[in-house]
Amino acid sequence: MSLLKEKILQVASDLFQTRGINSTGVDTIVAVAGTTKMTLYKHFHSKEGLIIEVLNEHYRHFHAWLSERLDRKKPAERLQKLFDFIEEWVSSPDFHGMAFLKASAEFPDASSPIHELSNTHSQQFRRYLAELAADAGIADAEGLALQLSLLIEGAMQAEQIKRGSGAIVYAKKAANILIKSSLR
Amino acid sequence: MSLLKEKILQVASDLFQTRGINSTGVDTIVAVAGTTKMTLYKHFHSKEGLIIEVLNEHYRHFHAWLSERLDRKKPAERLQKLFDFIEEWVSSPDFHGMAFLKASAEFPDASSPIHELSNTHSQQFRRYLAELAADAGIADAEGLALQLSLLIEGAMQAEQIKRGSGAIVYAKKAANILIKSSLR
DNA sequence: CAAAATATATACCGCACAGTATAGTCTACT
DNA sequence: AGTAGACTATACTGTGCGGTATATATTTTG
Repeated sequence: MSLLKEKILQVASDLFQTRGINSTGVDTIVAVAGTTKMTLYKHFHSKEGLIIEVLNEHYRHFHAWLSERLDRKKPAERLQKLFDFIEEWVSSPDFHGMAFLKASAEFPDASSPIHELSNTHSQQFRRYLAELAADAGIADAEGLALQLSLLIEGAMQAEQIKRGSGAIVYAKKAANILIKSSLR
Repeated sequence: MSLLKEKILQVASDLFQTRGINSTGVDTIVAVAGTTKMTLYKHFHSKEGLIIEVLNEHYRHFHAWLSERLDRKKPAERLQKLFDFIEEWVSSPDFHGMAFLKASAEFPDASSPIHELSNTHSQQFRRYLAELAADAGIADAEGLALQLSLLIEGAMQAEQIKRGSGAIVYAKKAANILIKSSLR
């Protein structure tokens, strides 16, 4: 991947997170990235295409970051450690909300490619949680995964509305109760 | 309140929910409402002022709808019935996500008046849940309220990304476990 | 009836938007 | 040396945006 393309992706990701997607024009993106619109449109066929690549990159990065850490734990412990890493993720000063959650709010039309991609990422995350739950020996892995995803996405939303809300700590406590309840 | 002002508020609320706030122009609003921009700007000093009134109206309506139903129940039962009404609320065909959650995604800057209002509504909702929990005799009412708010807001988000996701059913089950665990 | 408030119609301003056209520059490889 | 590919500079198109100016019509109220 071209250096400039990576730079554009990274700048666009930053601006989308801090100013919103619809509120960020391509002129701003190329100005901050130190390039021109001609170059941007050689790498991306449209702004929508750029948004989709940014969202994919964001989710890929999140999933790689998380699974890399959890893979080092024993399968039975992964569900327990999950919320520690989520807490670490949302506590980063660079955290400005989960990209696919915010994108679905900015593109509410269900037939929009961007909204569809949000749904895809949401399902991928849930499926990953279900794998973790299954590895931990949970019978209703899908059910618990859905409940944990509600807690995590709710906490991410809360932290996006107000930094330092402390929502993750309570989400973790709730998750532990739900996990314990699923085990017996 | 003027009939036309109410009409503008209702039309703007609809369009904001279905197309997004930033993607909805004032020209569209007045065209659908069957009036003109001059009239709109007599009732609202700016688009931002209109957005704020729409958000306030939306939260006011939600809270009135919910508390009206819960007030008819005995205090000790209210927490149990809460998720039944939330389920009814999000299952309405008119449901397109919780307004203050989506607004915070479209206006990510924490110093934006709209983002601040989102935070206010989020706190108001949490405080209301804490009252319900206290009425039900929960010791750590604030803690449980925060956890329940994560489940509810997570489920609303899930239902906004994909209608008919069934997230609320699982949120309800999780809530019952958390409530039971808080009581003992 | 007269005055005052309220709503309309229409045209306009300046700006930002996504996207394109044209022409020129730089670098790298053969 | 020469050519191809990547990048830049700049100007442009057309559309939609938030918001205003002006002037007229309709309704309400004293």
